[in-house]
Amino acid sequence: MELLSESFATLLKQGIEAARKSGALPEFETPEITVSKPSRPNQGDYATPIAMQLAKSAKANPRQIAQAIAEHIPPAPFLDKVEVAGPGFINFWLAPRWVQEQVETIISEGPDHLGEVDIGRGQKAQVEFVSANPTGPITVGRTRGAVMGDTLANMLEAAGYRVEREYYFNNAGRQMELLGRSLQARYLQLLGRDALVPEDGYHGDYLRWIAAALYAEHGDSLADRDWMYFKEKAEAAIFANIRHTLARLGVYFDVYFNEKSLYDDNSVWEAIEELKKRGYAYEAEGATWFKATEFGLPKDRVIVKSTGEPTYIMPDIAYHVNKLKRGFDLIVDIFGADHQDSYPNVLAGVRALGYDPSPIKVVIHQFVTLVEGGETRRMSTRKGEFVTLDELIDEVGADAVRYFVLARSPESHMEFDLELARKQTNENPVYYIQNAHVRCAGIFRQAKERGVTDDGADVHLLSDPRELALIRKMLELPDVLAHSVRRLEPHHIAFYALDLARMFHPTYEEVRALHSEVPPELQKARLRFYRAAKTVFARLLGLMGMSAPDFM
RNA sequence: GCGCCCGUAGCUCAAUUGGAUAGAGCGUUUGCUUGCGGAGCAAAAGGUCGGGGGUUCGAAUCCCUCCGGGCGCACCA
Repeated sequence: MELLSESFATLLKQGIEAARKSGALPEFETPEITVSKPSRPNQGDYATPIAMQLAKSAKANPRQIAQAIAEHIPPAPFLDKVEVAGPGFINFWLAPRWVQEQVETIISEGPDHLGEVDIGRGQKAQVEFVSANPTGPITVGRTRGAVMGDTLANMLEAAGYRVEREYYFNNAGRQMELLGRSLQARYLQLLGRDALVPEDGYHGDYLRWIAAALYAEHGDSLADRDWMYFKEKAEAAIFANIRHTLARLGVYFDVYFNEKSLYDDNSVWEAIEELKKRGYAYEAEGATWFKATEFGLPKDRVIVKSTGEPTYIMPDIAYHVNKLKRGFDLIVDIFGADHQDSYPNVLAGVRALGYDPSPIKVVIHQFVTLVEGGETRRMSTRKGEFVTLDELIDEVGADAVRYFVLARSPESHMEFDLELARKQTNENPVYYIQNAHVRCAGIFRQAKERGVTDDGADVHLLSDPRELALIRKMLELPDVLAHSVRRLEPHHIAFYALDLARMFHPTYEEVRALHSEVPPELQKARLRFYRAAKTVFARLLGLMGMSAPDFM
């Protein structure tokens, strides 16, 4: 498919150049040309405000500039007409014949590759997300990062990047010791011993299950094992659980990166030494500090505690240097709002070490609130409340979890409506979109029974305005992908899919393919059209990591 | 107190990052349809874009200020 906004931008560049050569326009600096979809149908299929932006530097009135450009736009197969409107907008209309023919393009690209755009040009990209330490089951708080990260990775792949999905974790340190001691206590309790879970340890039921499993397998033979043993057992069981939960959402990783390896290969200490050598670290109050203020940040940070241990920020810096050294052209970090203050320090640290942090892009998302029947459900550990992602999936299903979380811009403080997510009606956008795919599949089941096929269909027979409008909407897919990838905002595709479904269902109701009054040739053409629609819905659902059912 | 994010229709949210008359769904109201490709179709009402000021051809979007909410502000990760 064609990236239409870019095709129009190219046309405009050529138009401006031609207008200059002919003397219709003076010389001036050309800004970046933006082409967008106007909100009203009488304003064309695509439009640009470029003439207004040029008005100052070209020292002319925007309508005259627009007129001059419009007259010099070269012809193109997809272009029907050009018009100057309003204060100086240039509006474009797509050629109907070309639009009809795109049905074939869509079908030939197929549901796995449709709409691919080559923005990445084969560059290496990494998306790091979830990255929860193995101290307990994944909570709903991580849902957003999991879905956003995975979908963004899908979209980057569609945009021509070679993508790696990475999970960063730490299985060392005080929290993990507490975890080990907590499990040890649960195990000893099963033996009837008088053991207590540490006050600041982990009190969740999941450690009881793990302890019970250990007891079932080993009886009381582990009574003399130390906390390290239990830590390893807890970690293994919890990680298995986390992977299982994420797999239910269709989320998988290529690399699990252990923070500990940054100590093993000494890169944390090397980074600290390097900061000192470069004059960005100093000793004070018994600790070592990083001069974050030199990089415009509000205050300096401790990087080595008075106990001699590095703080968490140091391995984070070393980790990002490690990522840069691995040669990624684009490094995406997906963080929750609780990290919004720490990442600038990490980026400053990377810069202080002499690396260019510009490939690193940080996406911060706000938190999710679960809402049921107008009431907020608190995410406490109290019995009967949702806390884990597993429970949320049990409750509403993986597709609904993915769609609901995806259908919000990252910066919104989203509310997850459990009641709506459970509904199996068109009120629920998940079913509304999937139902579009189901209905397309249904048409082909029906066609098969009647012995009708779309072989040799002539798409030029498609003339219903609703059909043509829907095809034009389908043609936006590459632009939606490009826009989402450039801004690292996966939510646009969720809204696009819903918009498309809203156009689809009325068309499906009104524009019948297999009705007895529809001439056979037109039946073929319409079947072809519905095949294209099915392809687009399958592609969108696939990018969002959702299933594309044939039945519901 | 300081920093980051948010505030758009009754509710949940968009708005291609400074463009044309701010858009959807749900809910409400009104018709149609409910004999066949399950959960349908059409229309209407609903807005001081939190308040105020500024920047310019043009602001929901940028700047200042006030109000309200979220998250952070550790020698915890």
